[in-house]
Amino acid sequence: MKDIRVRIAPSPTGYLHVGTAHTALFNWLFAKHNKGTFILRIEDTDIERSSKEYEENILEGLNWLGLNWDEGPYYQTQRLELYKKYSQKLIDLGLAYYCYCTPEELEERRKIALQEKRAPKYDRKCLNLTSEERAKYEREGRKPAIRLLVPKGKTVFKDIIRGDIEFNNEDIGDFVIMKSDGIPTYNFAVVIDDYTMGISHVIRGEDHISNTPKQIFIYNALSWTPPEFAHLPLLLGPDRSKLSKRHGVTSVSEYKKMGYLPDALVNYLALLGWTPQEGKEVYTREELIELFDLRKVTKNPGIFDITKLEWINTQHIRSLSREKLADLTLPYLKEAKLIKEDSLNWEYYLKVISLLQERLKLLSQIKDYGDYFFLEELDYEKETVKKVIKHPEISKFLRMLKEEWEDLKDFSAHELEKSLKELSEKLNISTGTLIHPVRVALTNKTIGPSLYELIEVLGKEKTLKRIENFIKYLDANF
RNA sequence: GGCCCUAUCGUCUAGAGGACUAGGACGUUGGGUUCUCAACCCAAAAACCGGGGUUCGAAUCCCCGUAGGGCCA
Repeated sequence: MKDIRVRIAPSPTGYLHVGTAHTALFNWLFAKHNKGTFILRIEDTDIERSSKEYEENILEGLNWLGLNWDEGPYYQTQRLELYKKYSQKLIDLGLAYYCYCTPEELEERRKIALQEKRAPKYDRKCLNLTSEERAKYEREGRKPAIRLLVPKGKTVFKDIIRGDIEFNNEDIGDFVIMKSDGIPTYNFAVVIDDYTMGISHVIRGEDHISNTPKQIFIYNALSWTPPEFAHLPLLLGPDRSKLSKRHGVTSVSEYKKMGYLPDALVNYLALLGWTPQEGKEVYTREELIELFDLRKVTKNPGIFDITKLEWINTQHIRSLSREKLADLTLPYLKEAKLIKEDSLNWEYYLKVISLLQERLKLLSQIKDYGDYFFLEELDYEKETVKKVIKHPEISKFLRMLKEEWEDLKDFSAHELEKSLKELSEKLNISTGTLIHPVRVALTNKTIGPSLYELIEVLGKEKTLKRIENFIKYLDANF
C-alpha cells in the first residue's frame, strides 16, 4: 500500500474558519491514524485578497489546535513555473488551447445563451484558431488564457464517504486552467500540487464535489492517476446555510479568546460528522486518533451548536490538573488587571482554582467568578445586597458573627461552619439568614463556591475587613 | 436556470431488511440533594419528510415527489 499523504490547503483570504479547522482536523486524524503525512499548503494565488496577517492567523490557529503539519507550508505563488510548465505540456499534447476571448465577449455570449435557454458553457470559439487569427489577436495586444479541452463521455469517481458519483461531461464547458495573467485557476493548481506533492487522499468539504470531475479531466490529460477522494459534510449555521460570519463567531482565534480549550474544540469538531463506536462524548486527542475511521463519516451536513461545544469545554476543563488550569486561566486575570505581574501568590492561586474548577465553562470566566479573590475592596451593588438581607436586624447579627470569628483561632472551613451554626441557633434564625449576606459581603455575588471553603482560602484578615465594610454599607444604605 | 449532494427527536447522532415499544448525548422541563450557583442523582417530553413500490417483513433497498444545501455561471 502506498504512503498516506494528505493536505489542508487554506487560502489566506480570511482568519482561520472553524469549517477549515474541521477539514484540517479530519485530514490530520486520518494521517495520524494511518501513520501518514499531513501537509500544509497555502493557496495564495488570489493576490488581491490574500494577506500575511490572515496567513499568520491560520498558522497560529492550526498550531493552537495542535494540528501540527509534517510538511510545508508550501506556497502556490512560489510554484508558478510549475503550472506554466504543465499547461504548456497540455497545449503541446493538443489537450488544451489558447483562448483570446475577453470577459466582456464571454459575458455577452453567456447572456445570449441564457436567453435562448441553452446552458451557458464555453462555445469553443477559440478551439481551432488559425495562426493568422492568433497573430491578429496578439497584435491587438490580447493575452490568451488557456482552456482545457473537455473530453466527451461520462466521468465517475468513487468517494470514500458517498460512493460512486457520476457526471455527464457535456454539462461541463472547456474551463480556463491558466488565466491571461499567467496565474493558474483553482482547479488546475490543485491538481498540479496534489499530484506533485504525492497526495494519496484528497479529503475536503462537500462544496468541492462539483470541482472533482474537472480535476479528474486534468489528471487524465496528463496521464496521472487521480488520488482517492472523500468529501466531508459541510458545517452549517442554525439557519442551515453554510456557516459564515453572520451566524456569529466563526474564527478559531475568537474561540481561543473566549476561553475554549483546543482539546475541546477538537473534540467537538471531530464529533460533527463522525461518531466513534464507543458512544462516549468526551475524548482525548489520542483516543480520537486511535478510533478515527473515514468510512464512518456521515453524509449529511451538521449545524454548529455552540451549546454542546460549551458542555464539552466544561468537561475538558474539569479533567485538567489544577496546575494546568491555573496556567491557562492566568492570562485572563492579567488581562482583566486583577493580578499584578509579579505579586502573585501561586499557592493561593491554586486554592482558588480548586474552588472554581468545576464551575468554569470557559477559561475566561475565571475573572467573573473569582474576581473577589484578587480585589482589595468590593463595591457593593444595592440590587444584589437587597436580595440577601431578609432580616431587619441583620446588621447586628453580622457584627456578632464578626466578633465570634475574631476570636476564632483556627480559621478553617470546619470551625467557621461550627461557629456560624452555633450563632444562628442562639439567635433562633436559619443559617441561610447569615450565610447569604456573608457571601455578598465577601464576594459581592449571590453565587459561588461553598461559603466556608471560600473563607478559608480568602483568609481571616480580608474576611473580617469585608464584613466590617459591609456592615457600614448596610448602616448607610438600608 | 443546469448539475451534484443530502434527508431519524430542537441539535449531534446510533441504526448495514426481522433484536425498534427507534437507543445515546447536548439542550429543555419537572423532581431530589444543597448555604447560593454549578455539579450530581432521578424522571419526562421529543424524531424515522411525503407517496408509491420490492419483500412474509422496510428507518434501512428501488422509484417519484418535496425540502434543504452546494457548485457553476
